[in-house]
Amino acid sequence: MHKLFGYYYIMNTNKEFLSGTLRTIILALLKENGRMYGYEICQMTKELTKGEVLLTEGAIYPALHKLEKKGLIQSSKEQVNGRTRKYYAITTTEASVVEEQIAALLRFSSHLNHLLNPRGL
Amino acid sequence: MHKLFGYYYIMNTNKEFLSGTLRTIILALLKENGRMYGYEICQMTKELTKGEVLLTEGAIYPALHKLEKKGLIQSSKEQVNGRTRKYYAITTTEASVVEEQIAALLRFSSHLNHLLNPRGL
DNA sequence: AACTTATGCATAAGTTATTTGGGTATTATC
DNA sequence: GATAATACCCAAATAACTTATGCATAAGTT
Repeated sequence: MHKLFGYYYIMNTNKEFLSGTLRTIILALLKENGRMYGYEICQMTKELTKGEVLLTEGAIYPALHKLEKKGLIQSSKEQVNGRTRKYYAITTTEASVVEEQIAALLRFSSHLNHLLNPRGL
Repeated sequence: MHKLFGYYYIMNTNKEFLSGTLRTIILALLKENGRMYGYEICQMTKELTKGEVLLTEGAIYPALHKLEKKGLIQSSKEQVNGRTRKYYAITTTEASVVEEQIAALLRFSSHLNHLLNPRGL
């Protein structure tokens, strides 16, 4: 039956796992820190994971654009030290949506732990 | 600068997060249970996660085929109650590869928790 | 001065893992 | 006899990435 219904390389140590979680990581960092720009999100993720989770620029910027298009975050450009920074923050009216999204990924992560490590070693 | 470097439908509550983790979940379940068939993996995942992580058949079977092609698992067909079951088990010589894969996803999951929930609430 | 590294944004082609929607077949339940 | 459950499979379309670019400024090095 069926349906019922020279360059630098920014390599990702956890490449294949990151898929699908990137946007929620962005939202969580923005929620925690209030206001961040793309490059900063990459750096902070790298630091917080001791270099084990590395976001690529080719992934982060399109992801930010998509989140903004969806209305979950809002951007504002700023000149800092002669360079342009595009800061993002969570749209206040969407805060609850964002929180639910983060909570859902935490639940998923919990299930993952249970599936991978059933005896909780 | 730059990079250096009438059928049923099995819907997934955690759709977007599952991406990239499916194959490792399969390996973990096989490691834990020794020998399983595709449908069984779907059911067990559903039970272990209280219906919150639901694998689709369209995803699980191609994933199993891919893992077998890679040599990480091996299959054997059996007739049970007039129906064909295709059992899979981890290739003994690849057990260490599988374990490292599982360990890597557990590390990633740990980083995820830290990123999403920095204060460990 | 010239070069490299770091900071910062962006886009596009190609790859890959999914979803979505089919298809087939047997057994059990109503 | 219809529906639900068990069991496998495939293919088109989509989505999320990687990889590879491009542009621009500032700071540090040689």
